[in-house]
Amino acid sequence: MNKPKDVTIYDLARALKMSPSTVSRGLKDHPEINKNTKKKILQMARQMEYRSNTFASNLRRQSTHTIGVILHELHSYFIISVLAGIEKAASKAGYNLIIGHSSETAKLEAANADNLFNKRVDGLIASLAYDTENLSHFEQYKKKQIPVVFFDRVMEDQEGVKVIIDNYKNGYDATKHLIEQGCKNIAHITGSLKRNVYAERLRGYKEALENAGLKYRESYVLENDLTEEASVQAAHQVLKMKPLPDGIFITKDLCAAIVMHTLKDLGKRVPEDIAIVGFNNDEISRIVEPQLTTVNYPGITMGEIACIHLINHLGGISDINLTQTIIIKSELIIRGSSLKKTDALGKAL
Amino acid sequence: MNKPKDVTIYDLARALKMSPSTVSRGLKDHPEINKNTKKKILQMARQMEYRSNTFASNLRRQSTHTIGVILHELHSYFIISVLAGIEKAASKAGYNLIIGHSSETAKLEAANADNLFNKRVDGLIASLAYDTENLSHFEQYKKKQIPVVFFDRVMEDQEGVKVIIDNYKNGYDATKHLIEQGCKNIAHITGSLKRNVYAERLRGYKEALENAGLKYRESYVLENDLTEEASVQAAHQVLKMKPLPDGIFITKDLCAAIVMHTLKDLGKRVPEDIAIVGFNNDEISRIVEPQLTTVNYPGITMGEIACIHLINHLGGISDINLTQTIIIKSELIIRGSSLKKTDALGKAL
DNA sequence: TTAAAACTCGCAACCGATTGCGAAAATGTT
DNA sequence: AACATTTTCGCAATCGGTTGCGAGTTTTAA
Repeated sequence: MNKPKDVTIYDLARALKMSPSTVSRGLKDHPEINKNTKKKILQMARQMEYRSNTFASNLRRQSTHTIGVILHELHSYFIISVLAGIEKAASKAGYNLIIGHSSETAKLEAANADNLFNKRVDGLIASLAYDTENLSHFEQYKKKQIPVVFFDRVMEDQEGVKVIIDNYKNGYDATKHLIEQGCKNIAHITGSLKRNVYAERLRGYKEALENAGLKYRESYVLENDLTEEASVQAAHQVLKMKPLPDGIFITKDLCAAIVMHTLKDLGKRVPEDIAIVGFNNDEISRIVEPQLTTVNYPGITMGEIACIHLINHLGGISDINLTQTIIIKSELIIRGSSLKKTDALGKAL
Repeated sequence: MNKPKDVTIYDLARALKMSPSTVSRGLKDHPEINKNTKKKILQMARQMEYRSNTFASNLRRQSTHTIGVILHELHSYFIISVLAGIEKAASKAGYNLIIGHSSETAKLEAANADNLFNKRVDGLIASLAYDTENLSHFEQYKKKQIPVVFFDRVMEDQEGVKVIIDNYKNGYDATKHLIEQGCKNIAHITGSLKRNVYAERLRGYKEALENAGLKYRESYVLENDLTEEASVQAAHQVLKMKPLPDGIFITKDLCAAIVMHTLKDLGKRVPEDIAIVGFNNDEISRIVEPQLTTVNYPGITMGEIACIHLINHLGGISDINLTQTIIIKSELIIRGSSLKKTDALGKAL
């Protein structure tokens, strides 16, 4: 209960017979302090097991050197990669992170936004939840001029920096690939079309169909929440579609894996009867049989770039209002689940 | 750049013509303040958009009301569930969380421990990394009497509270189940035997074999880092074992899924030729074909219990030195990957 | 040798909330 | 009406670093 008291710069100052200000400057490598004095200070600090009190420092500096991160979920490989990228850039610049996740609900997202705001983060990096419809919980940040960078799940019409992939192009490419494999009736399973990522992919899907002279059917598009249950159900719905699809573009690997699994259970062959393309290049895409054709997101890069931009702005290097949207490269990875035309090699690259 | 200045209790005091101390007490429902005054204070606080400055408060109170969490990874369903449990218990008690993850390396684990220590967390919840060999980075906590609770990956011989599952029993049950399915040559693929969880499961595996009169062969036990690459390699190694195993107990679902996949690629049937039991009940166990028999860990419960114990101790309710080890219930879930003896139903429960 | 420039370092005032103690005000008791 | 209690609230010190400014010291230039 009676915790040993902490060593402060005053203790160091007393031990060194110097003033606290000199100690403070010495500890942070201030240019106005003599190298020898610095050395003495650092040594004594080590010896006395000094640790800086962040609160006193934050209080005085009115800045926390901390970046808040709000993620829409934690189960995806992609998101964890983004997080890794953010961490990399943040720790390199000496920033700390506080992570919150919304479990895909707008309510928790708002709670996290409030919480991080009260913790006085210097900036925020966020990806929107599944059902977020307005950004009012981010208003307080704007008011206090705390920069916010959105990534992946963004609101198109909102101002501020956004780091995204070209979802339109990916949707287009995925669909085009299926068409090239000979598919004539391509279904599409996707998440909430209120989210930019899904809406854009749908647009790509449509356009690819049209460009190939194929009819776009609304009944071929299933919008659900991409959970395990919804995926099983979606597979059953696909089988009821007329004409029966010979290809499906699904915007999440987990969902694609489950659909594929369910279709196989119900007697369909993948890719022979129905070809499948997923999205995200999650671990699971490499484990299912056949392996999933999917779209690879460079999560780490995305996280790094988002974080670096934020930090640059905090440091006054770049104005966050100038660069509006940053698009990260992404690509289609072709694997067995979509390859109807197996050539001599038997397998795709 | 010129951020609007924050409202402080001094501003409130001036506006209300009261003293800052009264405002401070009023805001936190101190009993010595008149109800009417409290009402006025709260109303003015809302009106002026006051938000408490955590740093000033922490600095003064010498306590952060924050719990640090160190996780060994973030990719597993189990870990995310534990985190959810911790969050639930923490937010209920008004505690905040700071999360760090070690990516399974002792080095990052130590860095996180230092970082959280410097952030002055009131307590710590941790699960050890793959290669952590000593707990010296937690020494500082003990010195300052900051309570630490370990879960899942713990060090058996260390003092302090530990929340774990009965790994011995699970290893025993998994192996016994394979034996009951008629397996005579059961291999075992597992992680670092320095980690309690893997060592205990191995002990269970051994004992189950012995109790069934089966020989324990060291050559049947593969110890690796359970990554994707190691898993593929392990599958090949299994096929070289003599006599060829007819069952494998694998301590991680992802690894089990990959091994199964690889074995099937190489012409083996699962479970007919080789039955497989995994561990963790990760999402993937339900998606692969056949579905994986696995051990279910109640992650949420584990997180909640760990957190509640820590908070109780912080509140002085329970002494953390009394209750040493808490064992959470876990269970074997039988699915297709191990069912050699399919009965009339064709499928297991 | 002397003046100017460059280094070093200390003083003291913050940052914003908390809290022990004492005083004033309100209420209760004979 | 005079005094004892209880309520209610303010004073002022405190938590531990940070930083503008000025003073003292040393080095460089003339």
